[in-house]
Amino acid sequence: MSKEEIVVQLLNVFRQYGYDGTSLSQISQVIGLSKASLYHHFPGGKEEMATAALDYLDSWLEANILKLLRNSDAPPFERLKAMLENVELVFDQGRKPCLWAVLTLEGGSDRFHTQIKQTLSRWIEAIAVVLQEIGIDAEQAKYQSEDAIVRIQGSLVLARGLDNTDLFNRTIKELATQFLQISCV
Amino acid sequence: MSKEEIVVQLLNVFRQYGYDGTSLSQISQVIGLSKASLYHHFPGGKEEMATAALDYLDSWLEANILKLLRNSDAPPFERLKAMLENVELVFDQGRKPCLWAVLTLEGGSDRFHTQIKQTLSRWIEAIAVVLQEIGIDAEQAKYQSEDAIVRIQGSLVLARGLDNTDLFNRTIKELATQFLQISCV
DNA sequence: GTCTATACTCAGATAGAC
DNA sequence: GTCTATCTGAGTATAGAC
Repeated sequence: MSKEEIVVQLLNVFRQYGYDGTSLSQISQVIGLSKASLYHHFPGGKEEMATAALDYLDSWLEANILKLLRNSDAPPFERLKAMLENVELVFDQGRKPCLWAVLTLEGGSDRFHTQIKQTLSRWIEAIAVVLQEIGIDAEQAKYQSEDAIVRIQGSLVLARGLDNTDLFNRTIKELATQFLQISCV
Repeated sequence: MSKEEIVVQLLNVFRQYGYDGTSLSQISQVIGLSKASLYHHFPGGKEEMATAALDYLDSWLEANILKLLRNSDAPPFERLKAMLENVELVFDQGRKPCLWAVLTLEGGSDRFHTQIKQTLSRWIEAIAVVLQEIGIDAEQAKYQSEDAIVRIQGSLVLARGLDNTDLFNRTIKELATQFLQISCV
């Protein structure tokens, strides 16, 4: 199993059970390596494992979201739509929670807080830039961008709380519709 | 300190640090009682403490939200507005997270899952009923009700993730505006 | 790089005096 | 009802062989 595959597994475990809720024994089982082997790959222990998952998500965001949004070859609406498609994928149609949300809500210490804050901000900012291209003024673009992330996050919370992935999928569709309407003004 | 005051403290600790992230020593410090004394009040241990917090929230929802929504003396919009005011209060203007969301996202076991699901469902249903009174058809009322909770939950996640309570407060205001528009059709 | 074995700390939980 | 003292297990982490 490659390092990247290991990190993907870490991501999946942490976002399902949270940081405190995930034990090294559990990780050891999922990955199929002894605890000692895990420490070979991640000398910093559990904290480094979670950081690796967050770093992986950062690069995922860059490659699968931010890059698309900045691609000025495609029209703004198409870029936003492409983003939503990748959002659907990464959250497995609402079946898998968001690591950022999970770690944020746990947030006893602010071990991961700074990084998550930056990442979320970059995402929001990138959407806002696209909305401005459509012709929305800066403040409104910021608000609408934040609102989109709010709805994604909220629907992921409820998808889990209500065992209802429809709600997530409907939210994504509504966002697409909303972006389309904005684009046609 | 009365039993109710203790439970309120439990609620606040659990929603700040999560279930797994909260230790009995920590609880002991916050409440000002030894661990043994805590077991006197909650023989079922930590799990019973969290259940007590959830039960308290259930009764809070009944008294401060559902009761208002059902009060047919007031016009529908006023009831929805009153709900939003209490939502602002209970989440301390976005400074305090939602215990339902925290426990849901942690959700290793489904110890609390069933109860949370029921509670959230009751809330959504109660809003939907009010929206139907306004004249919205059943399906749309359900969707719009879910959307309101989605936005509340999402803005609470981001309020924490971005250290930005403005976002929560703006969301509440937007919901009020939206309810008002619906009421005036 | 992977393992077994082990150290050490802190978690949740109990016993029993007052 | 509250405490001090203690138990037991699980948690993170390390040592050292292969």
